[in-house]
Amino acid sequence: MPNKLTQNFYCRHDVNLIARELLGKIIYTNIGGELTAGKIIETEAYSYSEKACHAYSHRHTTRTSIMFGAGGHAYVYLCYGIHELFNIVTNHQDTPEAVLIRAVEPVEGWEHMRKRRGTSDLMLTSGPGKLTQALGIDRNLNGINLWGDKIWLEDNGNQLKAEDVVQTTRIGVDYAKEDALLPWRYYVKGNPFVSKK
DNA sequence: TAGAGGATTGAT
DNA sequence: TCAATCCTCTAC
Repeated sequence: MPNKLTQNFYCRHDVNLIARELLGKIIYTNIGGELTAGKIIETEAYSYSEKACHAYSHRHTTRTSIMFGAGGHAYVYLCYGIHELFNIVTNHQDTPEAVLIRAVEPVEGWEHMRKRRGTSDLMLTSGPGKLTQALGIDRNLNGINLWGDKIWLEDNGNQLKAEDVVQTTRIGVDYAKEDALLPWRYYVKGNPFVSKK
């Protein structure tokens, strides 16, 4: 039986553990009456403790305020003026951490995804900006909880083997200097939807 | 209030 | 390799 993740899953302290455990989970969106779903196959962890994070050193701004709330909410922001990126806030209130969803594998609603992406390319969800477009996620959903009926996650019960998970450095965070070397990116080995550098 | 730059993507 | 594109943050 599908098992919707509850807020407890997201409110734990170890953002890297959550980023690792999110691999294999299914994201569902029901937006505009269109149901779509994708299996998470690539994530990155971000924490107030390192410079790549928008909320580094508890930097509290209008944009980062959602990260200061409790875990289990969506943090959606505009990147490069073009792409909406989807993060899952983790940990407890006033401890700003989040997991960036970088890639999913389509599970349901393939036609809706293709229509939203406006392409016949099969690689509809192989990057953080692509998957939000395919799943219909945009900044209107910033702050929404992840246990409602618009966006939610399910555990399909399949366990990912340790040897199928790759841990490596994050992409596009050179501005973070030495913190760019942290191995806080996780992906499913051999999955064709893993984003490329 | 101006200026710089970005957790990306796709075309050249 | 490079442009697109606009919002956020910082400094003045």
